[in-house]
Amino acid sequence: MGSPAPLLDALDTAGLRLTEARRTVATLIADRDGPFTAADLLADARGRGIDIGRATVFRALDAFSELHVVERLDLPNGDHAYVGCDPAHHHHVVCENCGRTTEIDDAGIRDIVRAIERRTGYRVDSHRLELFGRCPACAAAEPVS
Amino acid sequence: MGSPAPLLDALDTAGLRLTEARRTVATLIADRDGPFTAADLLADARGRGIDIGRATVFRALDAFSELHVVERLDLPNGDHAYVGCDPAHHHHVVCENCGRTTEIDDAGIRDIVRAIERRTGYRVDSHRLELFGRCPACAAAEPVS
DNA sequence: ATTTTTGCAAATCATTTGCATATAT
DNA sequence: ATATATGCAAATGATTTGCAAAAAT
Repeated sequence: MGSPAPLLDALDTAGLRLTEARRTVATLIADRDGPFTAADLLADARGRGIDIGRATVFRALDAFSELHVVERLDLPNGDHAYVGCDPAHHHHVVCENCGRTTEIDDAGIRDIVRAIERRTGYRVDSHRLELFGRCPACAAAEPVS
Repeated sequence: MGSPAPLLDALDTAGLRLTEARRTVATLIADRDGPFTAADLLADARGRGIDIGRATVFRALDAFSELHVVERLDLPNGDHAYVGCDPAHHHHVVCENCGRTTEIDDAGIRDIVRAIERRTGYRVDSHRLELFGRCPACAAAEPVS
């Protein structure tokens, strides 16, 4: 349902070629909602009768990741997944029940990172914050805690 | 150099058996400093002339992870690694140069998580924060940024 | 005694690679 | 034209599995 345009724009801006395969992957990603795996996209493609190479999907995912329009998540169970995302936002809350994903803004993390640098003496170049739980709908559906 | 005792205690407390293999893995972990992979431990073992099965190492690592005395990290390059850690602490700063690891306390993350819950409506059950950069020594060794 | 763990080797799974061909610029 | 990207099939590499034997309770 989403639009693949931001993904394609990112490619264009980066000087990468707008190939048919990449358009396809961008569309598949845009049509996804929660986190997905490379295998999911492959399956989606086949489901639509589109023929695309496995390696190509991985390569496209890599490209999009580097452009920060897709992020690679590590789920608590150890699985890897990707999510399409706004290049400015880098953190997500993932619903462990339905897979829904919501981007979160900096929310004060920047300050925390600074505090940690001060406290540990490390220079922090990058960080990764992932939150897992229940989205509002799923939380409501299972009253107890 | 570290002591395997906390690891073994955790097993004991959890009612898991204190086997020779698990003692070995605990010792190998205690003797490690930065993050390590399962393959590292295997190599360490062989280097000491200890014979232990690959699967056993993975199983021990799983057990320790579940007991929160070892944490599984996902490095920025996509690799997986483990680190021994205090069960109360769940975040690390990792030096991307020398591999050194430092545990960090809650540092206000709890508040941020709460703020995010309020803002998104999600109920957050768990989170993962990983920071990457340079430890003091490595940062000093490479003046530029 | 009984249950849990081990160790092996084979199986699985995701991801990557080499290379010739096709495509975007 | 020329550099880049694709697709395949094979290679890789980490992690898991089944199952009988071994060890811990």
